[in-house]
Amino acid sequence: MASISVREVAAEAGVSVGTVSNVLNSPAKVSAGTLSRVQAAIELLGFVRNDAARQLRAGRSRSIGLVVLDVGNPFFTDLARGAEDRAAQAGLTVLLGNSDETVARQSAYLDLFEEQRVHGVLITPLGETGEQLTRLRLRGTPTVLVDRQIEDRSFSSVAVDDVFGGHLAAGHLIGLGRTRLAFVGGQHTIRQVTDRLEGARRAVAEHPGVTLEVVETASLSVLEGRSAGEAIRARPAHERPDAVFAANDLLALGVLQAFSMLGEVRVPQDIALIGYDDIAFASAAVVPLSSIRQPSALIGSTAVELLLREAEAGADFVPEQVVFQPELVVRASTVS
Amino acid sequence: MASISVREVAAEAGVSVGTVSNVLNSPAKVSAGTLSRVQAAIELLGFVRNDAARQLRAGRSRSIGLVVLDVGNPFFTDLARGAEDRAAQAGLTVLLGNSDETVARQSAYLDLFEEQRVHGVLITPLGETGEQLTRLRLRGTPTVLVDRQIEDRSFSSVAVDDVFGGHLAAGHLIGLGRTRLAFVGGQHTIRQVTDRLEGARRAVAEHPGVTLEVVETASLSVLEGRSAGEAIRARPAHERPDAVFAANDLLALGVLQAFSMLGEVRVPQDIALIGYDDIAFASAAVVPLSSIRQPSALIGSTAVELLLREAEAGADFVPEQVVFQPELVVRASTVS
DNA sequence: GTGCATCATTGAATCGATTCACTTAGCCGG
DNA sequence: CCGGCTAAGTGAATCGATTCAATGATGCAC
Repeated sequence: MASISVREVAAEAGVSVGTVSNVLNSPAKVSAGTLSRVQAAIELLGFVRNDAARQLRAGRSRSIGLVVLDVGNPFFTDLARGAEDRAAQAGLTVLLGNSDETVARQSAYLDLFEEQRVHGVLITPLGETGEQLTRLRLRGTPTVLVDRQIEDRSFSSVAVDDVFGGHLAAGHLIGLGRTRLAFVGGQHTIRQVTDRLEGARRAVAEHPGVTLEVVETASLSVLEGRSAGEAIRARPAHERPDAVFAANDLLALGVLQAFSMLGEVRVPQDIALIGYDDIAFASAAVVPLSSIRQPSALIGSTAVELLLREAEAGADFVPEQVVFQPELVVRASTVS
Repeated sequence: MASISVREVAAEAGVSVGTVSNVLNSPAKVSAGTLSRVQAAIELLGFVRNDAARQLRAGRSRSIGLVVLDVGNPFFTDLARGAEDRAAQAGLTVLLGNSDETVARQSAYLDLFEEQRVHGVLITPLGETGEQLTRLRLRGTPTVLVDRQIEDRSFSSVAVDDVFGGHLAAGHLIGLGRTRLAFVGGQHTIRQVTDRLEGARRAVAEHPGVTLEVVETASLSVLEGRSAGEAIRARPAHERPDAVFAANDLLALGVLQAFSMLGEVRVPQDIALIGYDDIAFASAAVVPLSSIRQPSALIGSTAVELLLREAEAGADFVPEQVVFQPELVVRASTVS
């Protein structure tokens, strides 16, 4: 089955390849008769444009690369959807990559995207990846950091004030009269985690007599949350914290599963619990989960917006930082 | 910023472009000295392979297209992950497309993938899309149907026996002594929905005196489930069903939210509830949800497996149908 | 009828990596 | 010392869509 190119279409329609190309890209330049003859030929032969050839000529692909920490987390799929919708308006596609909270995978995706000559890269960066990202941008790929406040102002970024969010969560727990807080979360290479913890630390510091312990987890998944919850449940009752702030909702749901499984720990009576992200499943949990809400889809669409602006501006572009404020959502897991 | 191609690298290293290509693709053919000289030049100039040029020459891309009904549904992200892992082993990437239960979007993704000359397409098809898929395959793109049993045996497919699953769910409810069943689900263009309903119908038919009503929804989301649940709750108590089978877990969680919000309907005492897919959040629900489990990741990896086989076999390939059996997972939403 | 502008169309050159028929160098056995 | 062999490297041709300077055709004004 010989593949069909513009050449075959041109021959069939009795025109030149240039005209076929015009039919595809600027039909206005072509006379009505020729247009329909060429379209008929395309239909007849089943011609399908070869995107590789197109991109080669154009020098850039019509896609945006998006690297997130975990596609299993609804927060990121919501964010991705926001990005997709905005990208679609500009005629662009979003390629979704999952770093799985792993530097190696993140790096592999960045390499892949660069080989594809993507229009730009949106990334929820892990650790201090500054170097690779800087190189990427130097070579001409616009790059926007997502869900991450960055000290280095040379990148555009869209973020939520996670320190504020952490403060909000811990402040809420303290306001309820809780004094022995635990923060469940992990991988201090993930900035979101350390910022949320930092916010909690500040809230605790403002209230003498309130303590904060940290329960480390290996990742931000339901399973890890369950382990952490089980570890807490296994302690004698008086050594348990009276409030838990989980670094995200997946962890919080895991903790909740561990607590409610044997009915030994009651939420919120024995331990109040709050998560972060306010994913759709949080409100449907065993005990509806209090959480810190972030505008996930808006973050995604804004990131694309900044990316397009950077791509347009070219050399003389000025990075922009957009910061959203999170809000507290109170449900049954903290107040009875 | 002039872009760096193999030509520049070749000049810098003092070799021919052919040799640079060999360094990239079959280093064994190149002597040690030349190898390191070329690698140094690549490093120095910051050369990055242009994937478009590569693909153009190769005629195929190194990606697989995957079109799912809803990326927001954890079942599909699990499936996608299974596919990605298997694809990575073969050096392929997975491009994830979200049809959003819409024929137009599905069609757009298929066109896009065909223009990209993907290695193959995995799809959870909507409606009777036979024609477009047949054309796609005729033009040489291997295609595997996912999560869909197909009567037409000309396609390879990986599926779960949804009729059996539906029977399992309804049978379970009937076995508990429930007699007024309701099926919540919608868009009869989605085969999974009609199959699950068909299974439920059969189970009901086997038990005289048991009735089954159908509550139509516009999609398979938590929000739609909530509306359906509210509609049921709004009825006088004696006109409500005593058991609900939701077409998937998202719907079931929505129904559960509606039921438990005012505390008017108790699950499972007043109405037993069962979902489908057994997503991770099902076990963490207000009332842990009974469900029908499908091996999501395995479905994804198997689909890639079949795809690779089809790609390898070429013209004389024989389509294969793999069918997995779902299993019943009983939790508190059906038994107290 | 000539000059000029407009519109439609042409086709060779281009993007960059890969391929493959071909050259060159080095080595070995007889 | 020669024929035959392998290993290393070469560079023009190729993939297919797009672009753009050049050509042809048509109409209009004077």
